[in-house]
Amino acid sequence: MKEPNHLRVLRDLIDRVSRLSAAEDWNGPLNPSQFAALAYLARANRFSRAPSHVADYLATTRGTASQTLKALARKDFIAEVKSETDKRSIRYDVTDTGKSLLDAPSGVTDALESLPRKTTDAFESALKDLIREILKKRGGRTFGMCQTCRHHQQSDDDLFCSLLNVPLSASDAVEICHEHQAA
Amino acid sequence: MKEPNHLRVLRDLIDRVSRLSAAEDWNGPLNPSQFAALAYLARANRFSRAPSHVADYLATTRGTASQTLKALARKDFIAEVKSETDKRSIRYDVTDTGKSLLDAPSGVTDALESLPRKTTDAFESALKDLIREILKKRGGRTFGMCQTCRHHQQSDDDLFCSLLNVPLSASDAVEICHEHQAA
DNA sequence: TCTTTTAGTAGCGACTCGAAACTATTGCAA
DNA sequence: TTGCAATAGTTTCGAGTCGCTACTAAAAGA
Repeated sequence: MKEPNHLRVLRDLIDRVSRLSAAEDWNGPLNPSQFAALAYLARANRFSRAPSHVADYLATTRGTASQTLKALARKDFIAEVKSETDKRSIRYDVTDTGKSLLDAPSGVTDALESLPRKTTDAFESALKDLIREILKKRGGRTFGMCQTCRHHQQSDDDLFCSLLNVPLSASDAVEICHEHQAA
Repeated sequence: MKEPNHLRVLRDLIDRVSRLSAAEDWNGPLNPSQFAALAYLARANRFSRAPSHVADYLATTRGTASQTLKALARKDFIAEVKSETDKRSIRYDVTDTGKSLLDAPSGVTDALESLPRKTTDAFESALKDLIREILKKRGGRTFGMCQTCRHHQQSDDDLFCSLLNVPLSASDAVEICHEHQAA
């Protein structure tokens, strides 16, 4: 008997937080799924904003992600951009209207704000550790920033991705990338 | 401009963990909602296992909770117990079959297991802090254990709840109570 | 006693989600 | 080069969740 109690309680707490969060007033016209997709797109770099990437990040299917993104596009919170190199693929950019939704405080961020910085820092690092472990076990992608990626190269002031063979802007490099692999 | 970035990232991480968790193989025949309800019932004392308590804990409505519980009862993971004192109310007890489902390891507990105890402890305390803040803002109940409740009284070896005016067993006192109020 | 409140349920509609089928495009290989 | 397989995205369908409203029964209060 391995004393699973502590871990079970922890799992329940995680679940409860997400339920409380979902029960909060939604951010205006968005439901939790749409909000999560929008928040991801806002933090993802230009190589990582296709439906399949969203599906991968949110641990859902391409079909479901497609529906969610279409709904967001219909409301003009994101804009569809067709790829020129690969005519199958599509990228979604967050519009200014979409960005403004993300700025609005939510019940969760309000609550987080009243916690000491020490707690939120520990919280963040624990969450990242847990996510890494889960992804390791299910073989998912890590979705990190270029800075910590093994394909990231820097010479002088020029940034470069050796996997996609493209130069990166400074803003590219601090966004989430689908191809990320820890160094 | 208050630097909301840190908190937004944190909110996204919380959301992502719960999505990854929901995408894991469900625990056998249960979907996430049913599993959450079952897990709550297993940790709640006998005064806190009614549909309305479940609804309150999971931040949903009585109607939705009622459906979820009926589904669990249909599969014999919980058993309905009618109250004798109040003929309107019902209590659900977790059956042995139900308990065995909770013992099965999940993707999340597996991942948690490979984290150091220090991390999981910090995690747990951060989650509790956050939940307390959210509940404070929305005026919800805290659902704590009798040990930390202002209505809990102890004389010699006898435990007593001064709100419900009933004696408590040792196991009652370490379970979650709907009436909990911090001392 | 009459009214109000509370506990639980049922039915409805909106919506999410996953699975599977489908189209279009690309890549690979004989 | 031609043909097959893999990939990107979408669509459709069915199961299920969820909130809302209306409802019944029981309890509480005036």
